[in-house]
This record gives sequence, structure tokens and C-alpha cells, in this order.
Amino acid sequence: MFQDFKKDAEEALEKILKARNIEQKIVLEKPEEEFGDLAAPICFELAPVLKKSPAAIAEELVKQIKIPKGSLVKEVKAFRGYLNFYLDYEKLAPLLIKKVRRLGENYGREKKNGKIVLEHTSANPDGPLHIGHGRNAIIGDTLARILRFAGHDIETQFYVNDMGKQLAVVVWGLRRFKLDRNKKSDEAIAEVYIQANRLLEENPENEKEISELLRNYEAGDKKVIKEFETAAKYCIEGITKTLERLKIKHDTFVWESSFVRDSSVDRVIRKIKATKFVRHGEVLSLDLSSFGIEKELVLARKDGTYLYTTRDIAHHIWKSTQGSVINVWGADHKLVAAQLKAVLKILGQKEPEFIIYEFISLPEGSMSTRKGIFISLDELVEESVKRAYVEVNKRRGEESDKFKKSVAESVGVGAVRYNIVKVSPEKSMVFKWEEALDFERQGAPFVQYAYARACGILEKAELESSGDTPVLTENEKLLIKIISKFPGVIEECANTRKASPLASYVLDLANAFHRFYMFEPVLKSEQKEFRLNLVEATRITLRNALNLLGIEPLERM
RNA sequence: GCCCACGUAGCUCAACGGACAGAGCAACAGGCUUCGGACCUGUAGGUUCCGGGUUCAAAUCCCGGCGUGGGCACCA
Repeated sequence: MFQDFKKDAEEALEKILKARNIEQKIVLEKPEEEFGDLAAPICFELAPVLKKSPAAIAEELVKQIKIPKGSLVKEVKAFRGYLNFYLDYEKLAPLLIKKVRRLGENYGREKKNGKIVLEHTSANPDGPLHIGHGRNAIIGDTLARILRFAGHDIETQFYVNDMGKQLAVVVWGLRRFKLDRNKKSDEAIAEVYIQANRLLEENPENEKEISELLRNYEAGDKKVIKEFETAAKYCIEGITKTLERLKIKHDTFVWESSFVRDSSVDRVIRKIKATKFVRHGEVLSLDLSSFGIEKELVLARKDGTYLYTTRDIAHHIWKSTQGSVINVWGADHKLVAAQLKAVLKILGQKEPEFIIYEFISLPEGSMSTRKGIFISLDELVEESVKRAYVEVNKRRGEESDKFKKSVAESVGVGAVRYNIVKVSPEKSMVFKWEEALDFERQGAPFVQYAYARACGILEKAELESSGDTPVLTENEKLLIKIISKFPGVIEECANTRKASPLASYVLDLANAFHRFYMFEPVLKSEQKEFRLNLVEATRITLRNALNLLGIEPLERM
């Protein structure tokens, strides 16, 4: 609904510009609170054209501007060269409340949009997910939720790298070391993987056996295939459990090897060979320098076997036939991402989009599954939930243990998800326990608490229609404004493929509600009906936003 | 060495090229006569890494440094 206000402001402005024959793009931005609800800095741009000061132009325009009757614009003021638009809260409030209540869980949802294949997590099946993979999974899952809400038909995919050296080492290790069946399956695989790597380091001559394993796997040796698949599946079983706890689910698991087996890689190679970018040397490679990539891209070795990126080209062509493609990848894949884009362009396919996130490292350096240096996602979640339990117990000691445990689970998981998603992906992070487990005041629990407070009020009263809109307090106005902005935030997040604006939005909303709660009594108020409805609208919006972040809205906590 | 990203309060992070750079944590000072205090109010804290440039306007864009992370395999 805030967007309706924006549109009203735009149209009013457009009209006078047109009347004066001025062609200038209209941009409206969020001003400081004291300057209204939307601001147009257009007079600064017009100043050199009209040869007048911005302030003078603003004064002129504000006199001419006409606010249409049904508009959500209350008034327009000129100040310091800006045109400031003020929202008519009394008009907006009843419309907004009605709309939010009518739409409920669909408030903010957008119309049907296209299909998107979203790949995320895609960790090597050589051990449990560590916190770095966690960043990938949480960014990916949150984006999937947002895009789905924005009307897209989303299919989330986990690409299983079953043709890589890592899995080969696992298979090699499984022939030599005992798999601990009592452990969580991904942990058990990691144990074997780490042991195998140690052995390989001590006896480098064994590397030949790894290569042979890979060759046999690619060649289609039935027995070897069985070993690889069993190992990968066993590991993924554990990975899936970790993700489940974080409320993350993949629609499909796509196996790298399938593109070799169905010879789509061969077909792609043939197509690529027909382009002018092939470099004819000892090996088959591509010259991508015209795309600003100096490094040549090798597609096949001397013996004719393919490389990882080659298979990924076939994989991406397959994906692009299903819809738009978005990949959530780590910063170590930046080059491959650029190469893939270039190749897809060469082949006349739509280029995939990439969400690249920077690494999470430990204070002592980068993580390595191979060396066993990592903090697993399970550990992090477990600690977070444990920590949450302590907090719940402190506040709700009298409640049943079942209740406290379930709240702790939601709060712990929510905190992990929120702490990751609030940081933009392009920032690298150094993991510190104290920080990861610090339930900062303004984090997931803060928002969940706002939701619980709203539910608490609504529980105690019958919700009717909102009645007349009273004169609004500042706290009410702010709350109304923020609620009305929700659909716009969704649109922004969906368009920019970013989750962090939603993360800060939900904080703003919770914050505004907490303040409202503090200063504006609901049940004892003269405006009880209206305020109850405002609480309900807040509750609905909070709930929708929390669901998109994968954080459970709790009626009680 | 070359390529890419990042550098904002003591710490963790925000800020479509726009008004005085904002939150939280930590510090300090307040608020239970409660619809649940996982809350609210206030004070203090800044050369937006440094130096140039473009612009009416730069944390944001461009150029050059410095620092951190990542890439530069017939690995994945």
C-alpha cells in the first residue's frame, strides 16, 4: 500500500512536469523522518536546466502540484530544494488494516512469475556441512522462500559432485578403513575421508589409485559405480538431516555423473568445437579472452576425459531448459562462474545468475574438511539451541520441559539463520563462538518476541472490525507505515536477489511494535477496536516475514 | 606478480549518488502502577583505510596507493 502512495506522488509530480514540458526521470527516496514520507530531489537536477536555484524551483512546483482526491498523499512541501510528500495516515490506516486482514498469509505475495531453478549448498559428499556451507544453504533457502512468495515457481537443487577427487578418496578410504555406523553418517564419512587423506599424504604413490578409481567411475564400471553411489548417498543422508533441522529442503538432487552417462557432455563438446573460441592444441580448450577472462578454459585432458567445469556446462544447459537459473556459490568459484557465463553465452543460452558469498573462516585460518579443521553446522545449531534453552529456562522456568525444549529449538535455529542472513553475502566473516551465540537484542528472538506479544494481546480479546480511525499517535503511524511497506520490500528482495533487506525490515517492524506496545495500551484503551486490528495486522506481517526467513513464529516463548 | 571482492563508532553490521552517516553489543544514566522486561527511553562514541578526480550532491561512481579475504590446475 505504501507503493500506492508512492505511485500517487509520482503521478502528481509527473503531471506538473508534463504541463511544463520538462522531461526528467522521477526518483523518490526515503527521507529523514522529519521531512515526510517520500522525497523527490528532482529540483537539483532541474536547476542547471532551468537556471534557477533548486529551492526556487521547488517553491514553484509545490504551488502547482495538485493532489487528486482519492490520493494517499496528504500534502507536499518544499524544503531546501526537496519536494517532500506526506502520507495521509488517517486515510491509509483503515484501507491497510482491511487489506492485511483480508489477505492474511498472502499479504505481500506477488502474482505468478516465471520458473527459477535455484541451486544452493551443493557441498562435496565427503563430510558434514560446516558453517561455510551453512551460509550457502541459509542464503539459498531464504532466497528460495522469498522468490516463491514473489510468485516464482522455484525448484531448489542440490548438485552432487560425485565425479570429484574428494568422493574418490572417500571410496578409496572405505576400502581400507571401517565406517563407524554408530556415528551420524556424514560424520562417519568425514572420519574415513580424513584418515584416507592422511594416508595419501604419507604415501603419495597411492594417488595413482585415486585417479584410476575416477577413471573407472567415469568409464562406467558397475562395481565402482555402486561404491561411489553408496558412499555419496550415505553422506548426503546426514547432510539432509542437518538441513532439515534448519528447515531447509531441496526439491531435487542432481548428480554430476548423470550428464556424462547420458552423453550430454559429449553433445556439448561437439557444439563447442564448432565455435570459433576453441583452441586447437594438445588438449581441448577455450579462449575466453574476449570475455575478459585471460585464463584459458581446459575442457578435456589429453586422454579425452573431462574436467569439472566441462560437466558443469552440460549441467547448466540442462538447467536453463527448465527456467531461469540462479546459483549460490562460494567466492572460490568466482572464476568458474565467469567462465560458465561466457560459455553459455557462446552457446546461445541464457546466462545463469550467481549469488557469490564470501568465506567464513576461523580465527586460526580457513576451514578444511580434508584436514578435519572445521566447525560443523550441527555443532553450531546444537550450541545455539543449548544456549537458547538456558535463556528460556531463565524466563519460563515454571513451564514444562517439553515446552522449553521446543521453544529453545525454534529460537536457537532462528538465531543461527538470522545471524547469517543479516550480513550481506559479499562480506567475509571470521567465526567466533561468542559472537555466533550472542543472542543480540536485535536478532531473531527480538522479532519472535514481538510476535508472541502480539499474539498475547489478541488472545485476550475478540477481534472485530476496526471501527473508525482515531487520531493516530506517532507510534501508530510508524507501525502503519512499516506494515504498508512490506510488499515493496518483498519486491525489492526478489528483484535484487537479496535477503538482507527483509532481515532489516523485520527488525524495524518488531522495533516499531515493541515501542507501540510500550506506550499505547490496547485492551484498556478507548481505541481498543482500532488498536486490536493494528496488532492483528502487525501479527500477520510479522508472521509472513518470519516464515520467509525460515524463523518460526511462536505464539508463546 | 596479475584478476575479483571487501575496508564505515572499541566490536558486529546498516545506509536505490541525495538533507545532520544509522542500529545493536560493550560503557554510562533511567523506566515494572505490565496487554509477558527476550522490552522501552536517554547520554557518550566517526577524518566512512589513505590520496586525487567526476558531480549541484560521494561511504556509494572513476583513478592511484595500503590492508584483509578469494582466485590465477590437464583439482573439484
